[in-house]
Amino acid sequence: MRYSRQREIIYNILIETNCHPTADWIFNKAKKLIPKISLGTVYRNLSQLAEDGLIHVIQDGNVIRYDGNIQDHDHLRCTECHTLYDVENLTKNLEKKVRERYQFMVKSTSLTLEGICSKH
Amino acid sequence: MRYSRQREIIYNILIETNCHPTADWIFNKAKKLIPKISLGTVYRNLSQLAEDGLIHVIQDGNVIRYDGNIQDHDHLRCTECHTLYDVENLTKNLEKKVRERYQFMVKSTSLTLEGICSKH
DNA sequence: ATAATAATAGGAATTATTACTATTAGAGCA
DNA sequence: TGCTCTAATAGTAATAATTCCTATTATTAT
Repeated sequence: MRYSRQREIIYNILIETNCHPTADWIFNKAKKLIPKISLGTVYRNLSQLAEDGLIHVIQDGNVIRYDGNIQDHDHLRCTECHTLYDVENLTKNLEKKVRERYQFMVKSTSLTLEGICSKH
Repeated sequence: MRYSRQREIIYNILIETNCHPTADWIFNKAKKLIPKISLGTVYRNLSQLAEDGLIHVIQDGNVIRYDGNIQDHDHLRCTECHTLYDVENLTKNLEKKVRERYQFMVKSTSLTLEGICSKH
């Protein structure tokens, strides 16, 4: 993977925000720095960065979001206000249990629990 | 919610299969029984059934699948063969922990862990 | 049977994502 | 510093998934 200014900017946008943006949000942000950047470039680079483990992909309902924080942590999604909260890694024991019981190697430790947050 | 033959057939298709079909798969299956059924009808009814808790919605990568089994259970998704395995409910302790620590009421107990299954 | 209206069929519109291709720009080397 | 190779890009078209719209149909209560 050869360096590109576009990829660097996409990556920086992602690690500098604590919201969990969609590809389109990142695209609009990137356009302010590279006005001619194309949406395909954003998608391609997000896929590459995710494949290399530099960022995470998270499911938010039926929306795909990206996360520049690759420290072990999980997410709580409030179905009322659609906020996505970062929480500590809740899955340490799960991984062990799943590995022993189902011979399944958990690769992605990031989980999203749906429910209702304290504000609702 | 008033009875409709379409909804009944969609629901029956879902509880009679143990694969975790997409809306389109259900649509094609339903067409054999109601040739003129429309895709919009399938989507509308799946949403209604899910809202009423009669079926579950599961995320499989960036694909949405439906599950007629509403007994507590979770899923393992193999990123190699894309099989979605049913496993026991792994989240009992998580729910309690999350409720106490974050004042978050977990509503959906169905989780999908990504990784590699014993065949790969 | 009739009336009221929820649900449908069919198709258009929208949204998210991927694919295609000519052009541009990193990176190694002369 | 300039040249060459080719990965990456811009711009656009294509595809896929889902939602929206509206005239018609079908269910339910009376």
